[in-house]
Amino acid sequence: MKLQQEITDRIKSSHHEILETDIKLSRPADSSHGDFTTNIALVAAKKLGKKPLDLANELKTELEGLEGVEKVEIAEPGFINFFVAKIGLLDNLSEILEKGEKYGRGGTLESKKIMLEFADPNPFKEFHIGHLRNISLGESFARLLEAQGAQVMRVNYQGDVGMHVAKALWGMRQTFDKLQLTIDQFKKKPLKERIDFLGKAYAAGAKAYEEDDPSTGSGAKKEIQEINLKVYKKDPQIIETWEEGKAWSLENFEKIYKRVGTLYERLYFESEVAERGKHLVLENIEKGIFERHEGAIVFRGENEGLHTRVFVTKEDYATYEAKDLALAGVKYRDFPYDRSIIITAHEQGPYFKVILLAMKKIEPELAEKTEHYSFGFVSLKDEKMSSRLGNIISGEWLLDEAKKKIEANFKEIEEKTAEKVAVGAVKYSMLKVTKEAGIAFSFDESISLEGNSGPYIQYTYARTQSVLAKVKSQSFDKAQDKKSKVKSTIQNSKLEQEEIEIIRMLSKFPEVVEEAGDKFAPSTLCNYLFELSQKFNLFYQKHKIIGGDSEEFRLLLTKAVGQVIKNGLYLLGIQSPEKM
RNA sequence: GCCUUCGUAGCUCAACGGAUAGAGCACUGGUCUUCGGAACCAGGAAUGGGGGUUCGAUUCCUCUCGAAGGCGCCA
Repeated sequence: MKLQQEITDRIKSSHHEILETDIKLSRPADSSHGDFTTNIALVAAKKLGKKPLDLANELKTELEGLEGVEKVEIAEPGFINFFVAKIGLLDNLSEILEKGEKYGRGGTLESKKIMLEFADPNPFKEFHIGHLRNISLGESFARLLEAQGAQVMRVNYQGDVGMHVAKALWGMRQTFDKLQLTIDQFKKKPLKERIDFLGKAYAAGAKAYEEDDPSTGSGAKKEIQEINLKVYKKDPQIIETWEEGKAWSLENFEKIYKRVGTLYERLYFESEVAERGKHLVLENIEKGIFERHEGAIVFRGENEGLHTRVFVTKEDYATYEAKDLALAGVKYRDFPYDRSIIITAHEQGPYFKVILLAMKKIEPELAEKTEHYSFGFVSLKDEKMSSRLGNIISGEWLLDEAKKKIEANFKEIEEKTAEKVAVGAVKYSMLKVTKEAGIAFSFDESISLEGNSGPYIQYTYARTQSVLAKVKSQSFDKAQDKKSKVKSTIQNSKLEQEEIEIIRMLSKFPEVVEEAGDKFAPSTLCNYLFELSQKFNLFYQKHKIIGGDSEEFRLLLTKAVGQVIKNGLYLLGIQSPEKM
């Protein structure tokens, strides 16, 4: 980092004309192009009326003799490449070993308070693989932000009122009537059965609602709408069933959160912000922010390039939009944040644009702090996933199947480890692609145990630990206690190409972490860890660690690789088993 | 119809406007008297199509074809 600063400073001081131009120093993909590279000569050549190569050569003479730089090279058509001296690389290695689990953590978000809302499964509906992607992304993002020094409050906002709930309640009642059962009798059934029941009830309600023709049909639509209003009014006729169903769902969700390693500080519910949302809208009609139209209260987003949305229905209850508006204030009261981030699927993108525009007019200081990030849809490769059709893939099913696959392939594996690997495999599959991309999910292809997968990286970690364990209690352990010893061991080693590649890779880690946090891109970190693992495995294949002149150095290198993989996996929300 | 996003190898995905477009899976062939074979090595195969901007375009602009999502009483 320091070196990079020095290089840009030198360029600036030698050529004041290019001060205006942004000097970018980047990491070349190919290590034959050095440790750092800049295209400044290409960018600035025209402005200075020079040929790129000539300018590059001019700059090169200015840049000679920088401490820590072994050589500076010019490459066609005008790149300037910097090669860090061996001593610099080795300093990186001792830094990693010294910092340990703190390596990769920085302070650009020091003392910032960040509210992070993610997952948002709805009670009465299933926690499906889309939610699994959301919670994987959210947890990783939370950890990446924390690594930069932020204080993150993880929250979850759940739709416990609204039409989907009414549909489920309608379906539940049908079943109770048919089976002559009461809710009390149902309570005693195992959680899984109750959850399945809720899923089916919702599907039945949704189907009846959709297929009902108001003039000739069953009247289901009207019934469901009535149930919806009763829920808002906490009608005693429906409230017990509602409370039970909600509690079952939450119990189920809690199990999943625990399994994937997310601990929420606060669960928000739509029912607690509905009233406030409605008032917020009503208060702002006079100011002209909302208007009445055909009995409903709408916001005219179309006046500013967006689209119009209904905030309060003609039945006089708050829609999702009004509730979301109210939620911002409630969140701020609970945790006065610097930033408030909401993570949802892409389909909510246009919706949030409208909400944020409305919020900007009502509570501009909150709107300014609010950011919405979205990710691509998780669909099934071969068929369409739909809760109405009842063919959605539940998050828990996926975790269970992954675990079964692991236990079948590796018979002697411990149950606890299988669980860690299963969660790692599933999460990694959700994190390794850019969040923008949709995932066409297929169990066999997506939940991979080899190649670019969570288990491959976990395996590499276990491998490093296994090697280190072999030499425990020998000279290596004692050597670690003496920093000077480490340093001299490192500096006196001659380096193989594979070792240099690994050290270069290791020294990039803090930058990768920072970038992944800034851009909300855990996939960048996934790719990094995969590449690091590949490099280590190649090294492992070609060179013997234990025995030979380089033993101590190679053990230190192995230890550093293990440390970085562990730190990286942690930031993805994935555990690193010592053995597997 | 209008708006947004996306089209890269047989499949699933990478690539701050940068150097020879990278991986994984699948397929073919190879590595093991070695510390963990969930490993390693080698091989074939791709930027939907047409224009434009740029020293340089998968990336930016434009047209076209195709896909997904959104568009006043769902969340």
